[in-house]
Amino acid sequence: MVERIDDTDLTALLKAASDPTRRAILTLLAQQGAMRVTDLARHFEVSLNSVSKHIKTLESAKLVSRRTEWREHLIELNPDRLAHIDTWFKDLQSIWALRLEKLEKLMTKDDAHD
Amino acid sequence: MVERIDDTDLTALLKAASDPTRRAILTLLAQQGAMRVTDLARHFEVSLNSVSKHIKTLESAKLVSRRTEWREHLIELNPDRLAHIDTWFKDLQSIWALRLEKLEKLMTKDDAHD
DNA sequence: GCATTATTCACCCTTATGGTTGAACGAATA
DNA sequence: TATTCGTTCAACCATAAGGGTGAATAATGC
Repeated sequence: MVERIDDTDLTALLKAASDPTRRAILTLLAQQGAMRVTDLARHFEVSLNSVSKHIKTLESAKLVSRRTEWREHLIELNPDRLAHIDTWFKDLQSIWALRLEKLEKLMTKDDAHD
Repeated sequence: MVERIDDTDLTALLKAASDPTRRAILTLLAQQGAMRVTDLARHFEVSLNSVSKHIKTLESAKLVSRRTEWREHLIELNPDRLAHIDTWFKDLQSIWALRLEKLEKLMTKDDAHD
């Protein structure tokens, strides 16, 4: 069986990022900094409740964090968390590169029987 | 409304990458190069059919491609497609960086009324 | 033609997901 | 205290998603 490590975190991260509305929220937060739920919701056609749910998803993936000031919930981006996605991507790329390297070595000695 | 460009492609890409089994398939392909559906399925506990479905998802996200030789379907990774995810991530990061830059400028002239 | 191999297709089931509406709650304010 | 504001909670609905089994298809080998 393939190494099914602790990738539940990465799964949550990618799942959260896979919804267009949620990505738009992340973009808004990146552009404007911390925003209230209501202000975020104003930018979308979906209901406030729907946006609230999306924020909860982003929150449990730790892509955003919430700072409750008085009755206002300030949502802000956790830019460092995005790097985790990048790490996965880079790991996969290096695995790929490594294989190509090995393959090349085999080619040079013309011993390439699979 | 936020710029909801043509991100259906990115959505498919991230959705495809958000499943652990599919990510494991991608890792296997990166490690071993092109593999048959059956050989891929051997690495997982889920049924062959389930793996076949996952491959179809990866295929429609263009993360893998299929080369049918005789009755065998060789699945291989499309490493360039992974770069799209990285592009999204980098874009978001630069938006973030840009905002911080602007913010810093504002701070220097102490004119920061939101 | 029949069996075998490799893979998909067609269903079915269960759970997750994204959306809605309406009630509830907590805090400020009149 | 009643009202308004900001937000979540609780149902509910429709659809998608992941998983399974069994039949179908396609190609090879006897």
